[in-house]
Amino acid sequence: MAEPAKSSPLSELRIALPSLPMRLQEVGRFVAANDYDATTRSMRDLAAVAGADPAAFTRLAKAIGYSGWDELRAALTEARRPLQLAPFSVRAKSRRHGPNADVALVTDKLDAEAAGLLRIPAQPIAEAARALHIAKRIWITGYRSCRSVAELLNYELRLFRPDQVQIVGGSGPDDLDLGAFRPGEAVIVIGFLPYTHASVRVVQAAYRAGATLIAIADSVAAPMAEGADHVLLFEAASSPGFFPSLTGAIAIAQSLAAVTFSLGGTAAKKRLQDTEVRLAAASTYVSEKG
Amino acid sequence: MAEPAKSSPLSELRIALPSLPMRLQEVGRFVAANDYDATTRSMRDLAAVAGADPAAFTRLAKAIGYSGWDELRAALTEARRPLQLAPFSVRAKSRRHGPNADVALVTDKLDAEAAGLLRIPAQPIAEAARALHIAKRIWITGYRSCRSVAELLNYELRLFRPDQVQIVGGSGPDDLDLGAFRPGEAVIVIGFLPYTHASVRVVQAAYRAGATLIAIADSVAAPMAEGADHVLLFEAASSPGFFPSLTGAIAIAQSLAAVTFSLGGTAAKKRLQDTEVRLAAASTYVSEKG
DNA sequence: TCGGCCATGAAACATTTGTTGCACGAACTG
DNA sequence: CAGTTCGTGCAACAAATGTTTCATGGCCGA
Repeated sequence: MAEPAKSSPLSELRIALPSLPMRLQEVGRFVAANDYDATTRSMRDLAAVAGADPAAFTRLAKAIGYSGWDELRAALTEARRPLQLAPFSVRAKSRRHGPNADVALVTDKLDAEAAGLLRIPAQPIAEAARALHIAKRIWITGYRSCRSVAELLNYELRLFRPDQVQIVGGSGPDDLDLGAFRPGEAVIVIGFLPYTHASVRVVQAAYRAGATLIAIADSVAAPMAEGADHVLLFEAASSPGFFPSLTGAIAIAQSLAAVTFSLGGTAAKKRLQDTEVRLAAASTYVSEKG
Repeated sequence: MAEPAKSSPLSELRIALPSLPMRLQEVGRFVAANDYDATTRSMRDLAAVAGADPAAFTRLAKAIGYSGWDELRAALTEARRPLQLAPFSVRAKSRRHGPNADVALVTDKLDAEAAGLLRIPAQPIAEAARALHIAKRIWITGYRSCRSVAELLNYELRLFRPDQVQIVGGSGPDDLDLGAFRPGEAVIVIGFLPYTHASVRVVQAAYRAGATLIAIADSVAAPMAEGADHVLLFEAASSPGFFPSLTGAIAIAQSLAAVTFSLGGTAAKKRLQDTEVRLAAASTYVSEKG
C-alpha cells in the first residue's frame, strides 16, 4: 500500500477530508481554504469565525495523524514559509532544484490547484444551476483558452438537454447569435485576465436582451462580471507556472452541469439514457470487456 | 497626534530603529529580518532565538506606537497576508451553509476533485514533458468530452511552439493525419471509460509509425495505455455526480504544458512573447486600465 | 561623589491558549 | 427494542502566552 507521497500537511488534509466525520470535514475545509489564518490566528479565533467548536480543531489534527493542533499548525507554518537565504532554523529543502526540479514543479502546481478548488464558493454555483434549470435556452461563451471550458460545459449539458444548449458562434459568426438572445434564456461567459473584447460584447448583448447572465471569472472586477446575475469565481493565477490555470474553471463547469442535471430529475435522467443508447448504437465506444 | 502615514509596520519599524535603545534596536532588527517567524512563533520563542528578553518585544512594540506586541504582530500578519478572493471575515459562512442539498453536492464534488489532484503521480508527467520537449512534432487526440482537454493542451503548447503542434483531425478527416505520424514525433491521446474506437485507432497508428505515445487516461488498463511510452493517470470517477470528471485530466495537461515550457528555456520564452505581442497588436484583449 | 535617570533582565501576574473528560443524542447492530 | 458505538458540544483543566512590576546596574550632570 504505497502512500501517495505526503508532500505538504495540506495535501494530507485534503486527501483525508472525504473520509472524515461531517463536523471535522467542515473544519478541515475551513483550514484548507484559510491556511494562512490557520497559521496566524488562535484556535479559538478560527473556531469563532468558522462557527465550530474549538475542540474540533484538535480532533481534526489528531484525525490526520498529528499529536495535536499545535503540531499541525507548526507543519502548516513550515510549509508556507517563504524561501530565504539565511534560514531561521537550518532546514534545507532538497526539492526546488536538482535533477528532479521538474517533478517539484508538477507537485507544487497540483497542490496549489487543489488548494484553489477548496476556495471556490459553492453557494453561487448552486444558485447559478437553478438559473440554468429554468432557462429556456443556454448560450455558452469562452474564447482562447477558455474555449475548452465552454466546450466541456456545452458537451455535458447537451447530454441531457440536447436542443437547448449551444456555444455562441458555434454555428456561424458570433454576431448572429448575439442578436438571438432572449429574456428567459441564460448566457454563460467564461473568461479571465487578459479579457477578450469578444467576450465583453457577448456580455453587453446578453444584458441588452434581458437574458440571465452567468459569469465564470477570476475576479469580481472582470468586465464580464459587471451586471452579471451570477458570478462564479476561481483562481487562475494561484498555481506556479506561466499560463493561467483553468482547473478551477473546469471544476466549476462540471459542478454546474452536475447540479443542473440533478435539478432536472427523472426527465434529465431519461434524456441522458437516450443519448447514451444512441451513442452505443453508433458503436462509438469500445465494448467494456476486451 | 497626526501620525506620519503608516505605510507598513515594517517600514515604521525601520524608520524608528536608529532612535531606539541598543537592545531594542537588536530586537527590532531581528523582527525585520525574520518577520515571517515574528507572525507565527510566540514572543518567548523569538526571544530565545534572538537571545533577548521577552519583555523587549513588548517594549519595542510600544516604542513604535503600538499598544503591545499582539497589536504589532497583528499588523505584521495583515501586511504579509497573501491576496485572496474575499476577506477573512466574509469568507467563513459562504460555504456549506444551511441544509442545502445542491450546495452540499458542489462542496463534496470540489473536495473529491481536490483530493484526486493530489493523487496524480508527478514523475510520469515530468518524464512525458521531456519526451514532448525533444519531439519534432506533437499530435493531440481527444474525443467527446476529452476534446476540451485536447484543445486546451493544443492551445497552450502552440503559444510557444506554434507550428509543431496540432490536433488530430483538426484540419480534415482524422484518417489523413493518422498516416502522417513519423518516428521522432509525439502523439498524445486523452481518454477514459467508455473509450472511443477512434482514439484506439490513433493509438495503433502511432504505434505502427514508431511515434512516442503519451496516454492521459483513468486506468492503466485503458486501451490507449497499451504500449504507451508514458501513461499519465487521473481519477475520472472519483467525484460524486453523474459525469466522469475531467478536472484531473486538465490539471495534467496544464502541468505537462508548464514543464514542457520550462524545458524550452529562453527559446520558448521568446516565442511566447512573440505570440503575446501579436495578440496584443490584434487588440484581442481589453486594455488593462478602463 | 552623589542623585536622578534610563536601559535591562528576572520574576510574578492575569489572560488566553490548546487540551481533555464528560454527557447527551443519533446512528447502527444484534 | 435494547445495547453499543460514534460524533459532537460544553466546560473545566493545565500549560503557555503577553504584560507588568520590581530590582539592578550603568551613565551623565551637578
